[in-house]
Amino acid sequence: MSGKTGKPTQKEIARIAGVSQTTVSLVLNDRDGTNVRIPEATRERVRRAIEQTTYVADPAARRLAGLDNKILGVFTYESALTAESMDFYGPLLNGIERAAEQYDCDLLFFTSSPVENGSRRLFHRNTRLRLADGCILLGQHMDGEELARLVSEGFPFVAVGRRDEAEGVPYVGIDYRALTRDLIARAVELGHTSAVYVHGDRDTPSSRDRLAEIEAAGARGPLSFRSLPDVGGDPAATARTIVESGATLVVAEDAFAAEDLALALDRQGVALPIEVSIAALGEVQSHTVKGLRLSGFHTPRQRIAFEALGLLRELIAADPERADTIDRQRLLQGSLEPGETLVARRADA
Amino acid sequence: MSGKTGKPTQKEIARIAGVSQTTVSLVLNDRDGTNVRIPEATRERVRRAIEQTTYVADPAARRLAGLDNKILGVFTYESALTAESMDFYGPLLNGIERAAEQYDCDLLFFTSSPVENGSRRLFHRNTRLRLADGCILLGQHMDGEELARLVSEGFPFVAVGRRDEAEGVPYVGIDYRALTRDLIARAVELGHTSAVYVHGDRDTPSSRDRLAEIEAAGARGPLSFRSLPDVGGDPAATARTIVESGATLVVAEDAFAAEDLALALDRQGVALPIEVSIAALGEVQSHTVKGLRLSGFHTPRQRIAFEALGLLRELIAADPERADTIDRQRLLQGSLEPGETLVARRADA
DNA sequence: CTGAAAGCGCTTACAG
DNA sequence: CTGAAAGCGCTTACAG
Repeated sequence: MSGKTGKPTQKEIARIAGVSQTTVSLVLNDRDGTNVRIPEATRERVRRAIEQTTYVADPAARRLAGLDNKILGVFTYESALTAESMDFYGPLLNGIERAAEQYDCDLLFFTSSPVENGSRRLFHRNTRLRLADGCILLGQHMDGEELARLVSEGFPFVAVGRRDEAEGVPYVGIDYRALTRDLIARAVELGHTSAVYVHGDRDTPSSRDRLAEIEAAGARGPLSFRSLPDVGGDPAATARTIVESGATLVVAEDAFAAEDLALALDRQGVALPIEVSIAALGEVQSHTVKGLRLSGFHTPRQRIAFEALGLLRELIAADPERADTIDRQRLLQGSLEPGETLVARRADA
Repeated sequence: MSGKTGKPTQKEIARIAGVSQTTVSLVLNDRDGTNVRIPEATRERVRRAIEQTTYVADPAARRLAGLDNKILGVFTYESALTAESMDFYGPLLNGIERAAEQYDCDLLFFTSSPVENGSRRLFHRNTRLRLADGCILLGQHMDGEELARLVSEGFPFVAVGRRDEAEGVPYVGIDYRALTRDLIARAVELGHTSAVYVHGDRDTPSSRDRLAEIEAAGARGPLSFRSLPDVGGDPAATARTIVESGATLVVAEDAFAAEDLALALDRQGVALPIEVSIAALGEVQSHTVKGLRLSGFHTPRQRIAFEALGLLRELIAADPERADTIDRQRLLQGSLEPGETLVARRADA
C-alpha cells in the first residue's frame, strides 16, 4: 500500500533540501527548544522542498512514534445515522462535529464493530479503538464489562448520559432527577393529586433516575403516583387502565410514548388536556398532542456534546499524576418546557 | 502516549506464550501459506495468551507495516451533521454508515480540516487523509486542484455526484440529464409550450447538466424555456417576472427553491397549479406546495452511498496493472416523481 | 545548529 | 515449523 503509491517521505524532502531527515522532522513540528535551533534559512529550504512535492506526514507513523493523533473515536452502541435514530443522535452528532472542528480533531466512527444481539461490541479482534486518542460512547445500553475494561486500561473515554454500569465511568449527562422533581412540583402547583407514570422496561441509569424520583414523590405526597410498565407496548390497554385509575395526570417516560398514549386516550373519549394532563420526562422539542406543545423537558444536547468532548480532551491531556483532580462525572441542567398539555386540574375532577 | 498506558504488545504475548513475536503476528493474521505452517497447539497457546491480556493490534503499526486499515475517510466540503445539511446529507450518510458496517470498515470524518472561505481544505499541514485506505468526497463545490492532486497521487477516492473539475475523477452520481429530459417530456405531453427555468448561480457539474438539458429542449421545441437566474434570491421579483412572461410552467433547480417560488407566486394571486405548474429538478421527498406533492425527482441516495463505497473498495483493492479496467465514473438512474404540481396546461392559457 | 541512531508495534521475506 | 532481522515513516534523546 504505502510503497506502491509513491508518496513522498521525509527522507526525500531531506534529500531535496540537502539536510538530514531529522531536520525535516524538526522543522515540520516547529521544534525550537533549548537543544534545537534551526536558522530561518534552513527552515525555508525545507519548506520549499515540501511545497515542491505533495508531502504530508504519515499519521500512522506519527502515532507510532508517540504523538497524539487528534483523532477522537465515536462509538455508538446502536446505529447512529439511520433516519430513526437521527431524532435522538442528530443534535448530539451535530454538536460533536462542531466541537471536533473547533478542537481541530478528526472523528473516527467505529462502524465496523460487530453487532451481537442488537448492540455493537467495542472490543473485538481488530478494533481500531486505539487509533483514536480517546473515545466518545453513545447509546442507551452500554456493556458494563466493556466500560470496566476501558476504565481499568486507562483508555480516555467519556460516555454520553449518566452511567453506573461500572465504577468510575466518566460521563456527561442530563440531570433527569432535578428535571423530574421540577415537573412534579409544577403538577402539584396545578392541583393534581393522582397521576400515572407510564414507562418502558429500559434498565438504564437515567431511566432508573426518573423512576426513583417518581417513587419518592409518590411516597412523599401530595401527588400520588401509580407506576405502570407499558408492557408489550399496547397503548390502548394502558389507556384503559389510566381511565379506570381516575388519574388526572399521565407522565410518560419520553415524548414518543406520550404521543402514543395521548392518541389512545383520545380514542377512548378522554378530553386532553382538560380532563387528563399529559407530560413527558424527556426532550419534547417539536412534539405535540392535538396541536398542543407537549409539556416536558428541554435537554441541551449540543452542550452535552461540547462538554463531553471537552472532558475527553482533558482526560487525554491529563498528566497521570493529577488526573484524579478532574471532575469526570458531570450532569448538566436541562430546563422545564411548560408546554400546553400539563394544565390545572379541573375543579370537579 | 503509547508507553504511558501500559497496553500489551505482541512481544508480551510472545513471552507469555513462549513463542517468538513473529509467531504471534502469524497466528493473529491467520497466515498459513507455503512457508508457514503453525500447528494448532501453538496457535492455541498464543490465543490463550491473548485472552489473558487485553491485547489488540495497534492499527497505526499495522498501517505502517503496509496493511490496509479498513478505514474509509469521509470528507465533506461543507459541515455534514448540522440540522440543515442533514436534509441533504442524511440519507447519504445513513447509506455510508450501513455500507461501512457491511464492509467491516470504520469511518474517519475529517472534521479538523481548516475552513477557508466557507469550504474545507482536504490538504493541509496535518491532514490525516492518509490514515484512511481511501476517501469518500461529499459536497456541492469541490476544489479542482485538490481533485487533480488526489488523482495524480493515485490515492483511492470517490466523489459523490458527477465531477468534471478535474480529469479522471472517480464518482458516483445521479443522471440528472436523463431525469431532466424525462420531466421535460412529461411537461410537453401535458401541453405546456412556455416555461421558465429558475436556477441559482451554482457552478457545479450537475447544475450545468440540468441547464444544458433545459437549453437543448428550449432550442428543440415545442417547449420554449426562458432561463432565469434567481439573482439575489428575491422570490417576489422572480415571481413577478414569471407572471409577466406568461409561462404556464415554472421549473426550479431544487425543491427548496420551488417551495419559495410557489409561495411568492401564490402571494401574487397566481392559482397554483391550475394556472401555473411547478416542478423541481431535484429530490422532492416530503416537499409540498399548498399541500400538494411537489413534482420532481427521486434520487436514490442510499444506493449512491453503497455504490460509492463499493467503487472505493474496488479502487483500494485494485491491482495497479488492471486498475484501468474499473469503470470509475458511474451515473445511477433516478426516477421521476409525477407529483401533483405539474398538471395539464389549461385550455385557455 | 545538525545528524546518526534508537525505538514506536507491526508484517513479511528469509534462513534455519 | 519457527525465529532473527529488516523495514514501514516518523519523533526524540543524544552526540557532536
